[in-house]
Amino acid sequence: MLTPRQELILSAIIEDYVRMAEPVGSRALAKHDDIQFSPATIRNEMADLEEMGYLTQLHTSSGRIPSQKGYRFYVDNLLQQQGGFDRATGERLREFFTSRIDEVEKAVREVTTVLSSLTRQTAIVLGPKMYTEKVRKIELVPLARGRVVAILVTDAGHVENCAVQLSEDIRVEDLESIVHVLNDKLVGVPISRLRSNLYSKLSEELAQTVERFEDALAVLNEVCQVSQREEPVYIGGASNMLSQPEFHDVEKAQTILTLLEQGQTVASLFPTEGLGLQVRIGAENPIGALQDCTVITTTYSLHGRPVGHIGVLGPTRMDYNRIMQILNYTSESMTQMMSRWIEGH
Amino acid sequence: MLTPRQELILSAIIEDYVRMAEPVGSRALAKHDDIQFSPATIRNEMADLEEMGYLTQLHTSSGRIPSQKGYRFYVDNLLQQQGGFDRATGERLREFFTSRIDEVEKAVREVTTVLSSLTRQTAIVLGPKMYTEKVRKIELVPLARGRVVAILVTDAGHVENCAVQLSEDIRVEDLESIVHVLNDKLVGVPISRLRSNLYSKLSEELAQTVERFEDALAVLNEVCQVSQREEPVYIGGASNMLSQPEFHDVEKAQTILTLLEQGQTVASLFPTEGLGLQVRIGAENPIGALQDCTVITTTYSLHGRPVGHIGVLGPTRMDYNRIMQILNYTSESMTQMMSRWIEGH
DNA sequence: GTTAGCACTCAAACGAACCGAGTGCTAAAG
DNA sequence: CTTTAGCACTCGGTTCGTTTGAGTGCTAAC
Repeated sequence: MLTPRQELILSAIIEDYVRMAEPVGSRALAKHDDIQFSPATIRNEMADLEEMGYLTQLHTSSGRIPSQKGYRFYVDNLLQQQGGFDRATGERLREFFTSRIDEVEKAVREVTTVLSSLTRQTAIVLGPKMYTEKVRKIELVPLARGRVVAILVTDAGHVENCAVQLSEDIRVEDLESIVHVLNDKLVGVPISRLRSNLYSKLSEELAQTVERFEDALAVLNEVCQVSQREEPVYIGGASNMLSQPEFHDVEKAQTILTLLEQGQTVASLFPTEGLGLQVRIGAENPIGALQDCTVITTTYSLHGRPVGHIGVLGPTRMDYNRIMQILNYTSESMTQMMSRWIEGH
Repeated sequence: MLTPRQELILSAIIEDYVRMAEPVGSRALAKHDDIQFSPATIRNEMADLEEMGYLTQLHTSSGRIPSQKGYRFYVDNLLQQQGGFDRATGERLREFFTSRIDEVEKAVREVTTVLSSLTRQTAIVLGPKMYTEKVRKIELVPLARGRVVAILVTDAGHVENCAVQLSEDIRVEDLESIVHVLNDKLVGVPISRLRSNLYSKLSEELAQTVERFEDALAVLNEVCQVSQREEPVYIGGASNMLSQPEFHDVEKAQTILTLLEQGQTVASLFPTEGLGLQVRIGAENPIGALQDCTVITTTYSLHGRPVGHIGVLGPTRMDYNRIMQILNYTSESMTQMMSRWIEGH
């Protein structure tokens, strides 16, 4: 639909604008190396591009800035994954992923720092969900007066725990028998099936076989609850927002920072389906407050299935190419890392 | 050193300034209910107070604002813990602490939300440290190829875990014997003594008695490491900063928000000794960037010993009385809560 | 010791003038 | 038919002087 020259100009405008954060005019564009036309020609093309909706003007005598549609076209058609990121960036990423991190949770937590400092935007990571993992072991540790800690370990080495209040007069042997039965029935079962049908079936069975069945039920109940915990949300570099000129308006900045404090809301930024890179520009986001923001997301996987999300949030004026590359690399590295630690069953 | 009238005026100025966030002049003060003097008199007193360093002026023809010294005097001498906080605040706090929260960690995490929304400032909580707790149980769960999850449970129901890499050919029986020995030696030992002398002593002993002593050492090592983990830092309502007029300057706001993203730095805000309420005004803070901020902190305890910190961070212009009361109440409630869950051995 | 009166100060708000980056249009050149 | 040079026009941002008003310090009277 666009002539090659128009595409060239649109590209140049976006790249300039991303760098300088200011409306770009025809003269500035004409100075670009790969643009050989006079300002007047460029003005004509820009007028056309604006008419088609790819550019906008803040006021009659200002330069043009890309519209949401402009960014979309750019991301979809003009971004031919040119080259990798710069040397230093690659260095930093490689260093992080080859450093001696030995735990999934730690890696997931710290990757936000790397991502946000590399992109100078806000990085968001949704911790791996246990959904596809299987029960490896259930443990009960008595504390005092019927107070017990229930611990659930998955085959991926994930540990969750919670407190359970049982009958005050419960004995150690009772606990042992409960643990025994639960492990017997549940080891190897995928977390995803813990709640649904299995729960009701198993609770019936317990009622018939186990002596202290009320307590056993309580434990089973808590274990199931704990296994359904929503995955943790990690956010890094939220303060980077403030260095973006678009958020020099404190009101806007506050709206977004407040939003980032609600884990629930943040989690909803990630698409529920589809894997691989996804870019949501401005109003494409599910959340109204993010009209002027872009969220780029991708997933990381275990055993071929996506188990977590990583993303970068920033103003629509962001370096799409670079950030997408960084996210791609990070996604792959995390996937590798996971599979290295959590080897097949 | 100050006449009663000067104290009255200083109090009034601070309270006005805290409410309105604008320099207060003599005429505005004269309208106060409990001030019966004419503006001229007040001007004279204000000039004296300024000379003594309790007030400052932004420019010759502006009203006065309290200096750091002024706030300090106010907090030390003029704040006679008048009445409790307002009804709604008490309501909210009571509701939170009587709600069915059943885990220390959850309570600690969520109290930041309540605190920050009540104070409209940034709330910081340092999770309970395990320092005084005792080892209740150590557990090893094998995953695959020598990869093992080590789990440490304390008598307070605290669970920490980490991954350990052992010899690939290790057998389940080896693990069992390691667990057995470790539990034998370590159950009942206070976390605080795990690292120091005990560690070296025990490692010698292990070397002599256990078969797979290298692996046993690895486990012991990790367990000790994990027990020394710095307590978690929870922050709530950092975005509240931005609604304070003193942080309408984006630069300042960013400095502080960036600072809040470094857990290490945040932890250093809390005094290492002394318990009970502590107020640090402006430059009294250890961190230079907090020149214009006040940090009010207190502790919460278990078995009479402080195990964690709670605090509120905001501009020096804050409602000292109210926030101190809220922190006091919160501190007491958390202490009660802890002792209710974690009953004496 | 307290207060009324008054001259003085100074930040903030207002507005006119100016500047300049940038546009759209027209007409000439290729 | 496309490209470009020229030119009038637009409009946000800056500068600079003026005005306004809240607030002070000082002095003299109560």
